[in-house]
Amino acid sequence: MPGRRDNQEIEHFVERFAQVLVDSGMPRIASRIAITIMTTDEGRLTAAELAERLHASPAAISGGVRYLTQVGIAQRGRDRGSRRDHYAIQDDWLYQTIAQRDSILARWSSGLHDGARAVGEDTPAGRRFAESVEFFEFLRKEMEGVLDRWEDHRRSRA
Amino acid sequence: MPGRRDNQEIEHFVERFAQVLVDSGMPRIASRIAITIMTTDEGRLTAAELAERLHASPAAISGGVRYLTQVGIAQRGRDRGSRRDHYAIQDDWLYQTIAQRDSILARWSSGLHDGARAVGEDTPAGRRFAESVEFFEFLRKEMEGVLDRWEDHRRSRA
DNA sequence: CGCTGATTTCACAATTTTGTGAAGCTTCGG
DNA sequence: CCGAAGCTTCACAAAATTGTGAAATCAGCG
Repeated sequence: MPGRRDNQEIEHFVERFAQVLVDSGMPRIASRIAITIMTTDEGRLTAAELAERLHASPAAISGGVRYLTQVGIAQRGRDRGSRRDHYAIQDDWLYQTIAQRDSILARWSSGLHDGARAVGEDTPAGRRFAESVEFFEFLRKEMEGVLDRWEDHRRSRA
Repeated sequence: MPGRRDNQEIEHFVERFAQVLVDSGMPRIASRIAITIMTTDEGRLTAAELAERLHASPAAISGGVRYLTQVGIAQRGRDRGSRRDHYAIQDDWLYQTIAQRDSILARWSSGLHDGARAVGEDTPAGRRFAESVEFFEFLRKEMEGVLDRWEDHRRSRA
C-alpha cells in the first residue's frame, strides 16, 4: 500500500539527519527530538511519545525539550483535560535557526576585533584581523538582505 | 612603550577566540593553532614554536596541523637549509571557511529532501520538509551572490 | 487534602573526545 | 651510510559529554 508511513524508514531518517544537526552544534537528543516532531503531520508529540519513538528515558527527553524551548525551537503546551505536556515545533524552525546565526557572526566579528587590538592595529597581523572583521560585518549586513528576500519569495508564492 | 606586543594578552585572546571556533565545530587544538599563526606578522610558525606557545605536545601539534592542511586552511612548507617544517595560513582562511559552508547547506538540503520522501511528499509533514528544502536551496544560491559581492567589494578597495 | 500519573532533578555510568609520552620513522647534513 | 633532529603514530590517560535510573517534585482530579 503506497502512502503508508514506513516507521522504520522514518527512524532511519531521523538518526541520519540528527547527525547533520549534531555536526552543527546541536545536542544529540535535542536534534533527535526536533526532527521526530517534524516528521509528524501535527508537528507535536508528548514526552511519552518521544521517549517511546526515540528509545530514550524520560530524563533525556526532559533535558532535550528544555534545550529546545530555551532556544525557541519548540514550545511546550498542554491540551485541556490532559495531564501530559506536548511539545510543538514551528514549521519554520530551521529558518529561525539560520536567522539566529547573526549573533554568531557578531561573536566572530567582535572576537576578531579583539584580536586586532591584541596584536596592535598597525601591524601586519593587526591588518589581517581588521580585514576579517570587515568580512564578517559585510556578511551580517548581507544576511539581512538574504532573509528579507526569502520572506518576499515565500509570501509571493502563497 | 606602546606598540610592544603583549604576549600575555595575545595568549588570552587566542584561548578566547579558539572557543568561538570550537563552538562552530573546529577541533580545539586546530583552532588554537590557526589563531596563533594568525597573530604573527609573518603568518607562519614552525611546529616547535607552536608547541611552545600553546604549551602542547608535538603530537598534538602534529594532529592539529594535519587537520588544518587537510581542510585547506594551512599549508606546510620548509625553508631551504632548514630542517623544520613551518605552517602558514592564508590571509583569507576565514573567508574560505565560510565559503566552504556551501557543502554543509547542501547536506542539510539533501537530508531534508530524504525526510520528505520518508514521510511521504503528499502529507503535511512532507510539505513541511519540502518547504525547508526550498529554503536551503534558496540560501545556497544567495550565498554565491554574497561571496561574489564581497570579492568585488574587496577588490574595489585595493 | 491525598492519590496518581507526569515531569524534573541528581548522582552516576557509559561513551567519546582530546592530548600525552614514548617509540618509531624520515630526512638531511656530514 | 651514519647520526641527529624533527615529525608522526600508537596505546593510553584525563576530561568532557551524554544518557540512565531512582528519587523527588508537581499538578490535577476525585
